[in-house]
Amino acid sequence: MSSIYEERARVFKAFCEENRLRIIELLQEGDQCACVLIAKMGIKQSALSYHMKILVDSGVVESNIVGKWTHYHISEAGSQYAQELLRTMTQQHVTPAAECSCACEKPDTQSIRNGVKIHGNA
Amino acid sequence: MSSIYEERARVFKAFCEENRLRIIELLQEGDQCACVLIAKMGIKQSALSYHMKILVDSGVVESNIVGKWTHYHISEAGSQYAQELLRTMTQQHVTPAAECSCACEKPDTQSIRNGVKIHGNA
DNA sequence: AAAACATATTGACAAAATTTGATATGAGGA
DNA sequence: TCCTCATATCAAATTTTGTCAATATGTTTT
Repeated sequence: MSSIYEERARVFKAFCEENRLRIIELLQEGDQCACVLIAKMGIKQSALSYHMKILVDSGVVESNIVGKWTHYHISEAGSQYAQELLRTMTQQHVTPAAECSCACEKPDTQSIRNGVKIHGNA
Repeated sequence: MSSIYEERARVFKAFCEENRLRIIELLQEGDQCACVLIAKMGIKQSALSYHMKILVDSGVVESNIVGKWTHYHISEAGSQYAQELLRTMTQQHVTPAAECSCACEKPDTQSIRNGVKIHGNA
């Protein structure tokens, strides 16, 4: 059993490593087979295989085996799922930006607010 | 100097670790100060500080210091930037899905195409 | 100024991710 | 069937991340 956080992390693991970002960029040009990706990336065959597994597990890339070759391409559905997930994960659940109602403020709310805006960078 | 891939990876590092996903979820409820996050997360102070640094570096979270407290909130601009980045990164640069024009197909294209669809899962 | 407090930083360690070389698997061609 | 080729998997080495305890920094309170 995997937590919801584990599942979400799996999606974004695709985008948090440089080699995988380069692979995704290559796939933007269309379907590519493993042998071409190895050549373009300049990495070992087993390393590519490792990264492709992570990419496919994320849902962002799909593979299809044609004879002895494996072809990879960006999954339209997987990409849109990731985009939607990112949107909902960063969406505020409250109006603009509620102030922190934390305990640390309670002891002496006065001094904290003394002419100092809670939000904003100044 | 950091590569474009390094910069992009930095953004999505925010979303590829479970603790950070939980922190982001907590921030969806609005501004939170570090002391509250420590309590809710059940992690050590230095661990929280470590994760918050990564989150702030990603641009997805902003911090503001109010006296001795540090407050964190989701950055509207940072989130939208991440969403936009994700969208452009997964966008096909070619019509639907071009077939691989790789060298490995060239030797004997015939046999590969023999009644087998290149794309599609069957 | 001294004490108390919140957070950041550091160094040591543990755990997870990545790379590499070797080998296994599975498919096509001889 | 045997050989060759493409990719996957494995085990070991290496690198990167994440955690913890201790300490530093900077702020408020007294």
